[in-house]
Amino acid sequence: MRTPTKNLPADERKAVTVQAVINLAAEQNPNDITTSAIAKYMGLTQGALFRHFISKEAIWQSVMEWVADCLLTRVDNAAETAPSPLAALEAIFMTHIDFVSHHPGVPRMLLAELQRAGTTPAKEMVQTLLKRYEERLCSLIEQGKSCGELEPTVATASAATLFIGTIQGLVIRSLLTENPKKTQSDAVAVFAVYHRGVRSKQ
Amino acid sequence: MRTPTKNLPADERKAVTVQAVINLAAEQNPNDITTSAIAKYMGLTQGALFRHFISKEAIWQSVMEWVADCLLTRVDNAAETAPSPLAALEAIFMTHIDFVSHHPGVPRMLLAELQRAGTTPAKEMVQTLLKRYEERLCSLIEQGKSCGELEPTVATASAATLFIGTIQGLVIRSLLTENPKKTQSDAVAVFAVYHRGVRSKQ
DNA sequence: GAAGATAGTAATTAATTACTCACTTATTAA
DNA sequence: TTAATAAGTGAGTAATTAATTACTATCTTC
Repeated sequence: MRTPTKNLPADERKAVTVQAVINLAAEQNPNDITTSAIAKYMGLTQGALFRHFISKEAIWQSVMEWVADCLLTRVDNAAETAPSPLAALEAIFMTHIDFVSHHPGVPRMLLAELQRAGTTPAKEMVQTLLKRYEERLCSLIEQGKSCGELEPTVATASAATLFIGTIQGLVIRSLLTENPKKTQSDAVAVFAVYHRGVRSKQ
Repeated sequence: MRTPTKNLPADERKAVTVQAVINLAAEQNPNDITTSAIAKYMGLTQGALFRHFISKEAIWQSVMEWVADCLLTRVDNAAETAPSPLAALEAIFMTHIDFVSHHPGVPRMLLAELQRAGTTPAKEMVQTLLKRYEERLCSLIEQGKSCGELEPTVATASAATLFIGTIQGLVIRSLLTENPKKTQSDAVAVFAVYHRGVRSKQ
């Protein structure tokens, strides 16, 4: 539909497919995205998809790989350019919100995947993503404690959980409002409260 | 399966059905719960369900009504018995975590419903629930500010969003770990950080 | 420009699913 | 006891969906 280009090389077709799924997920329940819908969105027949992916599950796995790569790269970039651990946390927070604001389908895909029973390759990918994300957060929080920016009595793991939860809360809210601008201004105010919760007393 | 009782009066059959769905949702993707699975769980044939519910959507709506009633009642009870606004917030937090720990299917149903495209009766029910929940929180936060327990410069709406987000974060985490005990001990520590974020300086 | 490889088509298939309905069984009230 | 109402059965249906496959079109490279 959106990209009428045909006869794409396999790599590009895979990449286009991943984006198609994410775009579709922005507007409908990820569980209801059919292979026909994906193909139609790309201007292909349904069968063509299975030239590039062995199964629907394989498509989902590719989507999650893209999300994990993309998000962790952004997180690392944001952390690197920040002048202090606390500034890094804020930068990560904002870049995360920015990312999901521009790709509303992403959190929807993640949530849908986490709801799956048992373990799928895609779900394992999400779990790995969350684990790595948390590791980075914990590391920054420890650094912040060391340099006196963060309150040392605050439990590191809890602060990390709250950080992620704070984002989740904003995401869930955006599932309802579907207003990216509003979500981003909310984000600033909500992070301020989180900030108060973890910073050292001065 | 679990409740072999047959020929239940309509009201009871409806109530049992709602619980069946919530129990099933604890162990599988709510989107994948079929009417056959529900009937099998209750020891009925699939067709029997449609004696009591006009459609599957009507079942989901009933589930959400039960959840909304149950949760808001608990929230109100928790708030009433607490000696102060801040204590009320903590009591609500804990009763909420307790509730979803005992009914792991509930947050899964809620999340699944929020992901739906467009508006369904069940989704509207969830939105109403969240709105009412938030109203109660905002009211308590304002009261807390008035009595000097909470920091007056903290934005009320943001504090409420963070409160709900904090719970969401714990819930998402429990989707992965599936360990109710762990979730509840996490909850105490995470609330402590939230607490620091909103309380007045003393 | 021909040959081989790659990408896409279109029709089909088997499985699943929500829902229907004619009929049977159980419960209740007169 | 009997009649009427309510609850449940079980076989069926139409629609949807992921995956398969024989065939065709397009691109690349020697």
